[in-house]
Amino acid sequence: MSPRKSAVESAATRTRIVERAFDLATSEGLEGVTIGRLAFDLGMSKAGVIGHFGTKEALQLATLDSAVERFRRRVVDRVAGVPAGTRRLARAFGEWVDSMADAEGHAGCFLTSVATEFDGRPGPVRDAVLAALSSWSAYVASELRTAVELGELPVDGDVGQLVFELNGVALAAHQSIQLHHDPEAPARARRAVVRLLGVEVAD
Amino acid sequence: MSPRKSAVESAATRTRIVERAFDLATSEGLEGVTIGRLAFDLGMSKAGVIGHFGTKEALQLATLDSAVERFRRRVVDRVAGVPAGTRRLARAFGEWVDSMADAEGHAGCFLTSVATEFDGRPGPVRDAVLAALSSWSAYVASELRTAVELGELPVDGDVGQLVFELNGVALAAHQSIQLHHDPEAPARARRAVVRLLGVEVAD
DNA sequence: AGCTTAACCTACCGATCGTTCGCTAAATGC
DNA sequence: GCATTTAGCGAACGATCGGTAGGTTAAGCT
Repeated sequence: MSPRKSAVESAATRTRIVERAFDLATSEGLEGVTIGRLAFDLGMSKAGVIGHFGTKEALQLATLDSAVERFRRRVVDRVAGVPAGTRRLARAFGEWVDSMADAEGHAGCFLTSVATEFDGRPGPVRDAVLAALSSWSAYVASELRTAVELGELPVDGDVGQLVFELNGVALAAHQSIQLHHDPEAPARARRAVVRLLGVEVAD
Repeated sequence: MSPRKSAVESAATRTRIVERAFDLATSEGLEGVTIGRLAFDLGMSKAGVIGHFGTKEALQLATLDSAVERFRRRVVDRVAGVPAGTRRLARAFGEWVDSMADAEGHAGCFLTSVATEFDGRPGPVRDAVLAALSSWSAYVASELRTAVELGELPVDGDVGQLVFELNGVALAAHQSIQLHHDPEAPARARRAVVRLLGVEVAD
């Protein structure tokens, strides 16, 4: 039925698997993604699927990597041209929240969901999630310090506290969108970010 | 090995099952709770466990009910004596965050975790989670309106926006505690609530 | 052309999943 | 005291889990 594939097509198959796993995990959770389900959806055998990764955990880590990469491209890269500090940060959170509301490609939702799913299960997946979130927090903190240097934020402010509260806004947006399907969530999140950073956002 | 039980002891067994399921679900997720695991931990047979509920979904709903009841007792009931408005609300969020940080009985964490776990899976469990969170949001909104009437909050404020942001603070606390094990999380959450409600909390 | 590599298949493994069955025996109702 | 109810057990069910073995076939190198 299916002819053998060349090396480059093999990489394409691997990508297809990871992308399907990403979509499935967004609704079913990363642990809920099943080799058999992936195989069925992609029209291939379980062995063909798992052969690309070796173990399910490796597949989960690959899916996570893909999600982190998606997030980077969708959020961080998009605001690289915006002036550093509060403006860049406000735009970044705006992009993040927008990506959650999009039907496809809600990497923010994905990472947030997986973070909650694995927060109580030690192991490589949890470690990878932690690393990704820490990297994001470091990015936010870095921009905040730049904002302080630029005089956009008071020097006596607590950067860690702001990171905490900004993260809370994103989490609230995630829950409002995923659970309540509240169409006002992005606007609410934007308003909260504006209040925290003291900047108006011109999208 | 195990003698037969009377009707009241049967109810006690049911409670034991639900409590164990609650503990397991807090770390493994509600879907990750297994009849076999419950049976093993409680020293009984799988049939004996499932016999009290009929289906796993019914067990999940019972566990959820138990968690909601726990939350009510731990948070809402405890602040019933506090003057209504911002003071009661600040104390309520303080209790919630404290309950997350406690080793035992983190119902806040439980409901938050399950909300994320089932936000993409339609069904009775999702519906029950939604009802519980909606009930909590209604409580918060009600206290906020009382605060406006008392003159503690400006009349032109957006109650829905405040509910959104307060919820975000709790979610941030949950993630900081569960994932980062950050001991500063409760203090950060308290500070954020104070800033949102404009009240000092005297615990 | 010949050889190696590897992508993918079918078929199967042991384990575990939720659930059902028939049974025993204690508690309860009359 | 006798009949009914029911909590819980042991055993088994079909399905599915992640993973493996071995074979087939195409791609790529020499």
